[in-house]
Amino acid sequence: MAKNGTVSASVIKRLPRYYRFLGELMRNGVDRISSRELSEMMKLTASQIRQDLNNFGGFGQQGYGYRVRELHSEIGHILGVDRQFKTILIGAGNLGRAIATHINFTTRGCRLIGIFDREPALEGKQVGELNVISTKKLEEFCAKNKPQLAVLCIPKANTQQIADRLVSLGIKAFWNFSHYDLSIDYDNIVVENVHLGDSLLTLTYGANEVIPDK
Amino acid sequence: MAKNGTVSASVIKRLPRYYRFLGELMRNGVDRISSRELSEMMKLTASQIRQDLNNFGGFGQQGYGYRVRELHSEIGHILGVDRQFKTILIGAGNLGRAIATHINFTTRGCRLIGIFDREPALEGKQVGELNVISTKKLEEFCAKNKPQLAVLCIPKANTQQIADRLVSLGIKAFWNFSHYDLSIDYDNIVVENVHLGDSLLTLTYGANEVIPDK
DNA sequence: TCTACATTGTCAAATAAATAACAATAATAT
DNA sequence: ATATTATTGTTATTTATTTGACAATGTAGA
Repeated sequence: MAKNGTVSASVIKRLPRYYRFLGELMRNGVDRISSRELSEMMKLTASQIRQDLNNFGGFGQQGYGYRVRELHSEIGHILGVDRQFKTILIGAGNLGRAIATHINFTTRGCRLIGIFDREPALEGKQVGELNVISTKKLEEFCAKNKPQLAVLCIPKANTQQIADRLVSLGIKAFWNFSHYDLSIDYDNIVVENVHLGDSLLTLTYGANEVIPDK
Repeated sequence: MAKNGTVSASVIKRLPRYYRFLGELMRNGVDRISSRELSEMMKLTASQIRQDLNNFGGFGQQGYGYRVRELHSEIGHILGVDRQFKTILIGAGNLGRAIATHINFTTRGCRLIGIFDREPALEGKQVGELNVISTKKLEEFCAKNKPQLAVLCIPKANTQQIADRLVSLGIKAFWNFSHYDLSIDYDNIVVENVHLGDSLLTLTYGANEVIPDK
């Protein structure tokens, strides 16, 4: 779909936000929008919006703007929301259970089909609409259900090991919440590291700047 | 501490990661490290590391490298980990409870001193070492305890309203997990938006690239 | 139908970020 | 002591990203 083949990461990181704002506009019954209007809502420049979108094709019309519904759908397609990747979650602790129940996977191109934990006490426990399965059964489960994406909510010590095991079981994409920089040396595997601790520290830096030390 | 006064956001975003790697080295008993060695561990260039650090001062020694313990401590100080900002969390749902129990606030310059929810059924319920308080008591609590930082784990519809209210109660920094782009029009207030949904969509984009559509 | 206007897509310019290069300098070995 | 090596801090260069400008083009009103 992209004109040349590679679109810079800076652009990709902005796509979900465009998608979100367009969805909101759609729900509010807005039919069309210009790059200028959208730029004011999103607090960025109209030029950037037009240039970002034109990485993927000319979705607008001169003198008119963009059709909200159409643009939303195009960006959704670019992001892959219609793929419904089969997804498993490893680690049913506090964070894992919260992610499983709090995130709407379906609207983001993913379908959560299994939750795993190595702790026997958690086995069978219900989390959302699923029941926790022992990590011992990962091989069996993956052979049967062929999940493609894994969410990691496990302690850092186990992360690389579990990730390597999951790669061998066919997982191609990782959403990693563990306190560890997952690096995958295989090709064609993608990783999105979410470092909540780093995010908090960034805020602490900001707070340290604006709040005078007494 | 910064040489001129403003350090670019790109640099700031990398500081927590430096801090994390240096902490790990320290715990492993490593005394000194060169920018080249660190760059290999962190998968970035030695040049970038030196340039990043020199925004804040010359922490290294020519022909020797950096003293791990000293550099860790310097970066920690820059980030503000020794400030211990008083922090409250709003929204004791799945995500709020997970954040409260899963994140080590103390090691990141924050001290969680209150958890709030508007739902009467949750009032008094224990989360970690704290008990949930009704949001009706926010004014009283803030007047007494003077929190400076707030974590928002609430539905998007309420976010702007609660944030405005908290600003009027003296909150200076927000860690926002709600599905809403919090924008604060007051000066000297900092916001760190964590959009887990956007993060997942970014991964979906990556997965869509590497996993062939059947 | 014609005219005035709005707005895109794209090219050019400006700004920001990352990388490379290297002189200065301290550590270490001889 | 002296020479050699390692490594920083910093300046220069390159690359990437953002912003600005404007011709091309379609819309909408008279």
